[in-house]
Amino acid sequence: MAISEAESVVMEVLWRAAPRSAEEILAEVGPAQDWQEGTVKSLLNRLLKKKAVKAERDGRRYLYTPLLAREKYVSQESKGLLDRLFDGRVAPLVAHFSEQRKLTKKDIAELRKLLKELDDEQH
Amino acid sequence: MAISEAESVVMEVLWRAAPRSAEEILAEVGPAQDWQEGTVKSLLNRLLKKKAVKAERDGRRYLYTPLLAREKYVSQESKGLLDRLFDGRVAPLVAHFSEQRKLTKKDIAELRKLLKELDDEQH
DNA sequence: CACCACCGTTTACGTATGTAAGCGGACTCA
DNA sequence: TGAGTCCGCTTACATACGTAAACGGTGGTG
Repeated sequence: MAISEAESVVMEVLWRAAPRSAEEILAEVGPAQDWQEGTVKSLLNRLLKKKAVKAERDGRRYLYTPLLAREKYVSQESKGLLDRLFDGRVAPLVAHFSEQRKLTKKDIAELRKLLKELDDEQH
Repeated sequence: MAISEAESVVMEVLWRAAPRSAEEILAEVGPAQDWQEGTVKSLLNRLLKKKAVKAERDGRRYLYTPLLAREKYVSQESKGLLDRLFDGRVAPLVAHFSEQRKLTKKDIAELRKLLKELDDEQH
């Protein structure tokens, strides 16, 4: 089953640092999301069911650790978008942003560098 | 409200050609999705409520036309993904695909061309 | 004019999601 | 040892979504 939007917020916290307790997660995410404790706990339980995180006992509480790697999640999501909207290819997506004038100087510089590296690798 | 996955399939049909009747939409999408007629009708009604399409009478039936431009939808979806996963910037996304070896020759060639064009524009 | 076919609208229903309150067991402190 | 506290687990509830059946009006046909 897919990781939902709200669940992914919890995952992001765990990807930044793990293991973490529910309380720590709430502390990090609560202010921005305005969530109650019960909300975080529910999300953690759903993530457990989905095997996206594991829990290990630490005294009276649990510490949660991601089982799903961020890298993998990012790949799935990105591929999904690309397939749905850009015929599965990267260039049209970049072209789209370019047309929308959404490429920053920094983006352009980094893309140049990236292509150069790919070029160097070639030989 | 957001356009759902199933709804976007109907939108894609209408973006390819519009206006179209429910029947025509079903004909184009039914085989691939294995949907019944009622399903397409529900999706169209939800899209109407969301103001993503409009309907105009054509004799005893309606013809549906997108109100939401594909360009705009694509922008929203892409920006959403970028913001959620790549800190809102394009280069890291491309880098991700590069690391995953998901850039095709064609992608690379097109990216090169794109950058060159941006460069030319500059002067 | 009565009936059927066609097409949109209404209703349905199970699951997912966002958001959380309530329950119950274990640990602690008086 | 009885009461309070902390924490996970269970339950709740409204909305969204996927999927579709049932209903109802309108125009054509015999």
